[in-house]
Amino acid sequence: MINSLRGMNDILSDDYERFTYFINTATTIAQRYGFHFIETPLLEETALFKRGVGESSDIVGKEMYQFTDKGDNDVCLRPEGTAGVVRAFIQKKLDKAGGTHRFFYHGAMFRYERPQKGRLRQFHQFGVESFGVESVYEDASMIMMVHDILKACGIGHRLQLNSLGCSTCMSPYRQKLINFVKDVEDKVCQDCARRLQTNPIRVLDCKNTTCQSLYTDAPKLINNLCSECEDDFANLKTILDQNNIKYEIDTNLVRGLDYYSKTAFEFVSDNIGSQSAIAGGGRYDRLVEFLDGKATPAVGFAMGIERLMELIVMPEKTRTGYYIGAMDENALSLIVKITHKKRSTDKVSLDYKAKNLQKHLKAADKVNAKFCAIIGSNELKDATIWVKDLENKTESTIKLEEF
RNA sequence: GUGAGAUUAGCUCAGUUGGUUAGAGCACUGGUUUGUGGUGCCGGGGGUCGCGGGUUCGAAUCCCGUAUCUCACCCCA
Repeated sequence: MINSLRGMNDILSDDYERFTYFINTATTIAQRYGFHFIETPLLEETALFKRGVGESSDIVGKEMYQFTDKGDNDVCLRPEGTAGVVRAFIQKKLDKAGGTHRFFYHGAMFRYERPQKGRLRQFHQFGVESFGVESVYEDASMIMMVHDILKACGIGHRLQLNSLGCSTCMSPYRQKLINFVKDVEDKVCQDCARRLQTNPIRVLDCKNTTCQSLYTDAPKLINNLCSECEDDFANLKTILDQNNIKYEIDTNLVRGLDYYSKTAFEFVSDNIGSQSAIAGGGRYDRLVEFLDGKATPAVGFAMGIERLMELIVMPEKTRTGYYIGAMDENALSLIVKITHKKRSTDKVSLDYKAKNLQKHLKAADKVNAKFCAIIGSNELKDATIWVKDLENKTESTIKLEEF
């Protein structure tokens, strides 16, 4: 027997219902915010992610499905969605066109990780990207959208917020931090020693408890923002307060993708185990330029659909459509014909065998039909059909042409 | 990538110190109450016990390997 590859799941039945329910809900809300759907390829040039997401990130550094195709191109399955959307944005010359462009997408992402609950090798994200808006109101609007989507799905959560600063405040801060960590360099973990060379900011994110205690007094980026970033962050908090969106400031929140600047946020759930991040995003004003486009401010987020599926509160199922059956073999060809006609407007389940009424009612109940319509020998004689409303328990026999 | 624990019917799980034809509930399916369901009664099908080796007269049970899942680390959605 051939099984699916490790960390790659099939989505069907109840899971599929949850999956599509989430996508439909999120799509509706994204459209209300003025976003348009974009589909980008699953396969892209490796350079896109190396340059876009950053080689120092784990995602690009060690988790990509990378290979050489038959045309000798260095390609990989996308590990995240933003880089591809930005590539498309630049390729369609929307950076030069100016104005604002807002997109949402959903689809499979691939990361070669060790699977566990809430962590798959092929997983699905729903994400949005907004280009051309510098205002922090757009950042707030992103957070509100995530908030709305989670609320619509009945998902409880906590919002963690930080500001990563811009290039103006970042480089002096980076130096400050490096100096601080250098003083304790011999005590930090191996990862941190490496991070000091590659991406010093990430040491703040270290889960090692000794490292954390060493960094208690480390300079915080949030206290070293330039005046513009400081104002933006203050404004963001005010906007969220005014809209009753609760948040926690997490000064150690550093997004795993290198392209983020200024606003960074993460929505977490306490109910799905250690893989607790259900949505994450922030501003990435420099990415378009990194990928050879015209400098364009941008902000976005992504949500992990599989993780959300565990938390979604599905609406109660209601009875819909018809179940049609025959109690007389001579009525079989007739019910096939009626079913075909009825299916132009309604969902219809059909039983191909003649059975007694009890069997049909049971079957109709099982497929959750609202109406059970039956033709037996009596109905066949009079050209009528017996219809029972399974919800209200009312029944009547009507003429076939009125059905 | 590191550590630990699981894997028996479609699902959830029993299986007693290794010992005859491996069980239950639910699900599926058939009959029945002679045309009224979601909550009757009686029956039936379905498992080479994850896979591959080994120990043994004999392995679901003990040992080794392997795959997958789960949990934690790590990382992140």
